[in-house]
Amino acid sequence: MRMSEIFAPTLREVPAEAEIASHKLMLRAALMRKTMAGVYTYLPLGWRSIRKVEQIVREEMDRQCGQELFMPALQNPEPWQRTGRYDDYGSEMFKFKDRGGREVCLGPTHEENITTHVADEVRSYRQLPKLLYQIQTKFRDEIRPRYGVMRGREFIMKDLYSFDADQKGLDKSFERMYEAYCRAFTRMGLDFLIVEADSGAIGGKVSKEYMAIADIGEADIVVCEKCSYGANVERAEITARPEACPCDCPPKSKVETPDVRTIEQLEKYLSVPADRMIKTLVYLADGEPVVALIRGDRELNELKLRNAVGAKEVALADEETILKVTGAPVGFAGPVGIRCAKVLADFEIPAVKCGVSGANEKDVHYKDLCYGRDFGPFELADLRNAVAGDMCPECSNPLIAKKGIEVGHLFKLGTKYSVPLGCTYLDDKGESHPMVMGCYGIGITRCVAAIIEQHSDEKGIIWPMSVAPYQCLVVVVNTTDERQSRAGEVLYAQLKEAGVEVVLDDRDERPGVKFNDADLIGIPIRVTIGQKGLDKGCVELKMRRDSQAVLIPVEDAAKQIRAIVGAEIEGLDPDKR
RNA sequence: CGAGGUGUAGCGCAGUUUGGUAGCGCGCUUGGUUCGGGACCAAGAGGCCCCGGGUUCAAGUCCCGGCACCUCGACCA
Repeated sequence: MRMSEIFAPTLREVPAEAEIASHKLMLRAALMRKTMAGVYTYLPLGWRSIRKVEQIVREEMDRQCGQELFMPALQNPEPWQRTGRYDDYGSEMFKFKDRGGREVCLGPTHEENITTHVADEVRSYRQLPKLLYQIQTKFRDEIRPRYGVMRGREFIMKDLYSFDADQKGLDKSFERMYEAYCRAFTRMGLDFLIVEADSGAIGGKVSKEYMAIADIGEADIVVCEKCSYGANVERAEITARPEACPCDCPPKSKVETPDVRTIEQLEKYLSVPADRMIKTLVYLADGEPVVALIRGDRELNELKLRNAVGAKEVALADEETILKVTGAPVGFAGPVGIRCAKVLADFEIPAVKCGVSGANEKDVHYKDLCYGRDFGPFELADLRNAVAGDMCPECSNPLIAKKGIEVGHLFKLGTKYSVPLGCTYLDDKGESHPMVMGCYGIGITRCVAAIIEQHSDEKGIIWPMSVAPYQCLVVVVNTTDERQSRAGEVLYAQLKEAGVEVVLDDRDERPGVKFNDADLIGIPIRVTIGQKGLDKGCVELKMRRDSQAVLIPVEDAAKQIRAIVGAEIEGLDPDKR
């Protein structure tokens, strides 16, 4: 490809809409353009990288005996209704009517579709396991699309579904995907961690997330540096059970706190640190009020609360409910004399010494509260998000906090879909059983953004060789110079002949323009052909990630470049490292 | 959906307070001079000022109503 011909409109200035590095660079380096909020057109350079990421994923799926197929984006709502997800997925699913007035929807994921087919076609344990996957466009009507392709409403995903006869089979399929994902992300050049996760709307029990480490990541995770434990903060189990306060505090007393409602205000007003406060939160769990007590400096985890009370949905209660339960306006709730059938306290609450909380009375708080003496006992549970410093549940080492971009997710689904959709098989005794399923996703377009987050500098992208849109860029410094121009054409032809993916910058532009575009687009190998080098019979070779160039003889250039490309790709290959 | 903000040339923005000929920088076109890190000179092209109503002699600017986009909160690959 020639730069004079390619459709790659790079931008000098940063588009106002972009916030994070990958979004800015994907626009500036002409990888994509926005069509609507969360919807993008991929331009030739961007599409080439996306296809390379896809291909790596495809190869790793195939290696684990995955079979590629292709499902429709346009879906029949009927199986969704049977699994109950037509409502559960809610407004995140694009739904509309066809001309005949029939409801149709766009697939945000494909468990229903694939399970329906497997149910129809697979009958015997002899046909299991089956690992079926596709790389396809997904649609999710996100509440707030953000960060370019990081959270889009239309995006490309690889989704694989495993069908096994039993739990043991599922465990094996899961292991295969675990391996495949490690290999795929390594080959793309991603620095990632594997963490325990919650399975959310997809369902199932065991779930692991692959997190590309990045400061702009939307997921908070905690990891152990001693063992390999890592978890999403909402999932991380907190094992510490601090000793109860010995109750040698002075008797509880009321203090006037006019208009002091928040933890921060209270900290200032009473000069009491937040870890001595008892935050009292009123929730509605499937419509029923529930009170949760956690330490003032902690974050309540709604997921843990939901699991602890066994509810399908929990949400902060409205003011009216709060008034009914506490007898006071918002901001003065406390555990003493609370009028609620269900009260849960975090495991840390009994240990709070001389606690402070609302008195269920406007403008009044209690101080010197002790669990057991002044309130409770209540049901104790793990209700808060993990933070740095919490103990590792595996090895009791203190955890550290990181941020990650979720690029992949593995789920053990069990029979959540096979039962309602009648996806069963006959075992060797002729007995019928539901298949045991797993599902495994990789956000392809999100991977591209994550790669750029991890591989870029102020000037632009620094593509890993395996996913770069092209492998080598030949820059002719001055195209009006016949000698340079000819040398460029010759090397360009030789590189193509050698099987290197090459771009020739043959534009009649100032050298600075070409070098800046080269840095922005980030092709890993840059060869500069200019007077300085040619006078010595050489061209300059510079890796995008390095600051220094080296001179190599013109006649060796193609061979050497070919070798570098091979070595770079091998360097990312888990088999070869 | 709640809170805040922005819509003016391909991109980045000024102009809106106080209504009166549509502006700047970059990019683009043509000619010339240049050519190792975003050149210079000259001449150009390019606007439903987000949309719809209203007020006014006159609206980018004021009023009403929409829409789109961005940022902050709950969801997710």
